[in-house]
Amino acid sequence: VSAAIAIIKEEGLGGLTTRRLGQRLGVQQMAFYTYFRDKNEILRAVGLELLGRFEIPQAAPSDIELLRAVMWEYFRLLIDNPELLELDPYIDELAPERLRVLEAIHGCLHRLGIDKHAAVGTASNLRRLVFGTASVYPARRAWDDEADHWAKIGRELTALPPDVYPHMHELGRDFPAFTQHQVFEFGLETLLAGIISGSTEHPL
Amino acid sequence: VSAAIAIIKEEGLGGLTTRRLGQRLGVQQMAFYTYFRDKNEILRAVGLELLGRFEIPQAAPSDIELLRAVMWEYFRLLIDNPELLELDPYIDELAPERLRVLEAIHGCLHRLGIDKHAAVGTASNLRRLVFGTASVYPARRAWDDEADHWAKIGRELTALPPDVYPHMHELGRDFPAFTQHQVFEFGLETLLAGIISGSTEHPL
DNA sequence: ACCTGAACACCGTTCAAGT
DNA sequence: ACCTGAACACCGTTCAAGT
Repeated sequence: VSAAIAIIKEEGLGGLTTRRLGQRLGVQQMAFYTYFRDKNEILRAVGLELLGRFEIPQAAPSDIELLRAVMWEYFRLLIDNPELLELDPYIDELAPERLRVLEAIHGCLHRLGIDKHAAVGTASNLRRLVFGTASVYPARRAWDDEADHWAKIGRELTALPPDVYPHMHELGRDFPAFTQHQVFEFGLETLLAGIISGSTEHPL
Repeated sequence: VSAAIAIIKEEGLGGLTTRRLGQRLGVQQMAFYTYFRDKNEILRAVGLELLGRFEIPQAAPSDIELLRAVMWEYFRLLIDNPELLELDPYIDELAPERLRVLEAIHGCLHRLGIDKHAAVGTASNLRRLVFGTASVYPARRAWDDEADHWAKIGRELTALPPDVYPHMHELGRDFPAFTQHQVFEFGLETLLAGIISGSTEHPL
């Protein structure tokens, strides 16, 4: 599994093949079929290992700050291990590696006085926001690295025909810069604020 | 492209191969290389076609309801065409098929009096929530279909050892049922409520 | 049990050859 | 230009054979 992870880190998930893995371990590709039924089982084992590395924050000044810290760690885990996005479906819903995280999240929500209905809804959407953010992150990585990327996007938007895209054209002027962390912070804080304000079914 | 989509609908994205596509069109696989540089260009064309099918709602009683309708349509598009999740990265950031959607969203936000900074943050996170929800949806599909699925999950949670997972164990009793649409509604409304309440940087 | 070697049915892509 | 056929370098997996 650690050899598989090493390959994934070097060449991505697509670079992980049984032949490549055997080559790394000085063995023929067929040797793995003694330990894993098929390649999917290898992928599941890798997914479990990566999710198991989630270091759940144990203490914080308040439950809302603890919940915030947990979600930031989840975000970081998926950014650092983007393969986990694709491997997550292989992981059982009740696997300990997953339950640990859910236990921490629902612990915070319970102590915050959130009822079960709102807790399930909130936990589900916090996860979806993290997954959605992580899934678009690879394409946005450059936005953080290149200092003038946002200015460039702004110029491209301003260059759009104002009669077809009036709002996108206008948006390009003084296009507000965001790091990907700031975007996530914006969404996370909005969802967390929804908890506190006591929204359940229809916040509006 | 329509033949490619037909194959994807029948057998998923993995079933789309140049040989399979050629077979369907009565032609050899190499024929495509006259029109597309490689398979990625076929995938991009498919992605553009699917995103282009986004029927953007044009009218609603209010701008917030129009925005809500647009996001629901986006959600539906991704649920009905889960391939789009994987194809989206192939689509250019400034492709007309994408700009149409952004123009509609930012139009609503502008008319709602949201400043540019909050508008970009909100639009980004609405998209991330839709993508995150759609990406976990395939694994959750059964939850909507099987009437007793939530009860079963509840029983499995209650069966967990209370000393290890106290909150998950407790959560299993009277486990609140959600359809996937209700989960999305919960998250969408929380983000929309964040707009109205005027949260920008730190809603908390 | 653990590992190998050959083979099979697939891929995307290159290349030379046709019309 | 448009399309073909053969070939290449890859896949995951099966199967029979070894220790």
